[in-house]
Amino acid sequence: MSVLIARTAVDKTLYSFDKPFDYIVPDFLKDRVFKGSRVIVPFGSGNRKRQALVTDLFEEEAPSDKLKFVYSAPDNYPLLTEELTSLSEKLSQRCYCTRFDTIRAMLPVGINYRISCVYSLSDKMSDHELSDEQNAVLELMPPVGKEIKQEKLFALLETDCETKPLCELMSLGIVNKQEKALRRVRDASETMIRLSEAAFEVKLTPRQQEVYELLCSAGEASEKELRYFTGASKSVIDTLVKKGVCETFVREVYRIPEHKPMSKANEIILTDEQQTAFDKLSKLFEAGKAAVSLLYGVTGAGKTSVFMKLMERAVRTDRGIIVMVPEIALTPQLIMQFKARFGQEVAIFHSALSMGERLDEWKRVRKGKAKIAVGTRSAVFAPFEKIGLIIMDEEQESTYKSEQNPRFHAREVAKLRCAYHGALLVLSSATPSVESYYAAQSGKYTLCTLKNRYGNAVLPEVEVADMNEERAFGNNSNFSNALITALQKNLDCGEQSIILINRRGYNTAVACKTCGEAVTCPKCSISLTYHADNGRLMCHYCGFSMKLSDKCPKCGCDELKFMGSGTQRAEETLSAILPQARVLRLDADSTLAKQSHEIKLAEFRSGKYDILLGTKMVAKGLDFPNVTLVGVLSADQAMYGEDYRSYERAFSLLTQVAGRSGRGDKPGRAIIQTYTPENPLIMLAAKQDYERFYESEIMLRKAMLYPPFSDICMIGITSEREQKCRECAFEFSRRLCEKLSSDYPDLPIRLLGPSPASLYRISGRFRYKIILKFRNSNRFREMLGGVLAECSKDKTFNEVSLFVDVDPDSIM
DNA sequence: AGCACGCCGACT
DNA sequence: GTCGGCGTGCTC
Repeated sequence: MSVLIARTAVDKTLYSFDKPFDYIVPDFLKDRVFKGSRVIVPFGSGNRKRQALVTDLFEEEAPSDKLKFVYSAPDNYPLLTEELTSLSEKLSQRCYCTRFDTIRAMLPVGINYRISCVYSLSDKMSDHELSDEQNAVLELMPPVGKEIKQEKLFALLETDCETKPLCELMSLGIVNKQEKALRRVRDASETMIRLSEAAFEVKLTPRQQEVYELLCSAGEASEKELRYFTGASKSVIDTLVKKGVCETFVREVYRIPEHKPMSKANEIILTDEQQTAFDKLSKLFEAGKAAVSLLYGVTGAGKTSVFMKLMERAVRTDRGIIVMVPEIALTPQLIMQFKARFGQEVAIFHSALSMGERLDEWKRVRKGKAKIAVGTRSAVFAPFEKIGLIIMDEEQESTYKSEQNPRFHAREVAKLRCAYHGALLVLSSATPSVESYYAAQSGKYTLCTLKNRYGNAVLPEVEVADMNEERAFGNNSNFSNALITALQKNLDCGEQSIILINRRGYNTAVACKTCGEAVTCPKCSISLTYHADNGRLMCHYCGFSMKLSDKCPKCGCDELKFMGSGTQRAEETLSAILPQARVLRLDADSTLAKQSHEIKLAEFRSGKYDILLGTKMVAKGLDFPNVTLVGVLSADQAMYGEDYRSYERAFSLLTQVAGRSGRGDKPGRAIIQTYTPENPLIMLAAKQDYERFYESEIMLRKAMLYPPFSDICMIGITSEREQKCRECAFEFSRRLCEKLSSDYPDLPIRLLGPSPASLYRISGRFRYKIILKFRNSNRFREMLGGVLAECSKDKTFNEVSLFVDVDPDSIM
């Protein structure tokens, strides 16, 4: 007698013991359990219930007597496709995380939480012989046509999951189960909950913990939803607010307008250059073989029109399309265009959607009701059965790299998916990553180039303002004379300007006038930033905050000075110089809710403001025809980061922000202020000369053996105990070298470190790093995975956490 | 991580 | 003689 075995990936395992776990599928679940299905299984000696995902299903004659039984299968369809199921395996090997970590990344957040289910009696008569237990369940059911909520039925059955007789009744079709429709009409505004900026360390009850975790993964949620998905009562949330763990705010209900009934989107007319690019891409698409293409075009060249047209071609097939954008909150116009053009075919993967809506959109894709998924990084996992085309807009953006648990790069995932489906991947950018451009140059990717701006627009004229000279002539403000004159002129003729402050945070550091010591965070090795909004000194890493006192905490002296220049400071200066200008300030870490950015930007577009002032978010993707001047207050900070991508990022930022200027009929200009005008990077950015920048950068990469000439990964070692952290970093490195020389002498590897992270301490944890340059291969992954598992098992590594970040966005 | 098993000291 | 400390080992 053979037995059906489900091989699963179990949730909440540790990396060191994550492996496939086999369970017997009981007969009553046989028609509900497939590859890709979610199941609930008993795990560990206490047989605690865990979620798991079935990665394999097979018959076995004589199974081991250790095997336990699958408890239940909560969904009536497999959540993941075959492709995604096997991708999760591959990805966990590449990201050095557990298999369920990658599976979780593929599922919408809401799916892990309570979904309101109802049961009802089927109206068709049944002539089945029923067991006593089954009849007992039927006794509890309401009459035909009425529903009973899951919680209520479970309470009556004195169970917390679907019992065997209930499952049997469902497979017989006598009882139906439905997920209650999530869509509800919502009020014009609603109470939202998010984590407090200053997260205190408070003991939480299990209920509170659940709410807390949901907030961690969802960012923010409406109170209704929070209760809906966690089952917590209002009082649980109230207590959390009281404890200072989270806070409430009011949000206007945001709705993506249903596909506008207004006139159909116009036909896309391509220029000759665009047409050539389109022809090339559509040929690749039609070939139906896995391919990557780099669509490289100057800012304002109309790359969007090209891939939009390509989508029109692709949507006529039966295969899905994925479009990724770096930051969806900044591209509402693009989303509208997609909706207008493709209507209900579009599903949006948007962090500002409610969890219910996100779940709905995900299901529309899963069930084949939408053929286009548009969204940020997570959209790369859109659960299509077949994929024909994946588009990544602004492919060099760092938002495509996940910085937490499955530390994947959406570009790499996209390549794997395209390889599986024989699909075309289009990477689009004005300043491609050096890796991608190299691949295009060497013929690995097909290169499509757009050299000219669309319509009458020409590239902006860029000037460099030498701030040393300004200082020498007695100008001590952050605005050069050239910039002030230009702003004034723009103001006079009713044109708009954008000013970029290339600086993290939006305020200033505080230091003591006597001892010169900057006020630092007690838990992190970083100076605190002054926020005028709440009069507090805050840490951007751990959320610590303290009231600004007038005494230096170190020496007690009572004179403190403010240093640096944040956006707020710049706004003050600006209104002093140009009092009549209407200035809109926009900060990346502004406390404003996401939606108000959109509203503010719409107001700017409509001419309600003259000047838009902000951090790097003002540089991205915005298209304002009336902007003819862009100023960069200080181009220097960004360039002198310590990792090998700093130059690339700085170049991209400067080019992008300059590209905001002169997108309409009027020509634009840009002024870049710097203390190092002789730096070649500044000159190349001023000329918008990507090719020459690339030439110099690629030589550097080659000489230093950085990507694309080598793969790179970072091993992070962190601990609250400084000594332990250091020791373990060296112990890890020792074991790595040992393993290499004994078992893997053939692997080409260069090891750098261990060395203290440049931010040595964050949230009370000390940090060390090891950098590896290597050639990625199965054998390498097996080696590193082995060392990682051994170390995390070992008790000398108690109180120490380890992680591996392949192709890190920045070196910590 | 949890949780059980197991082997030594302080208590009814 | 038993309750409970946390060291060690396993998770199908």
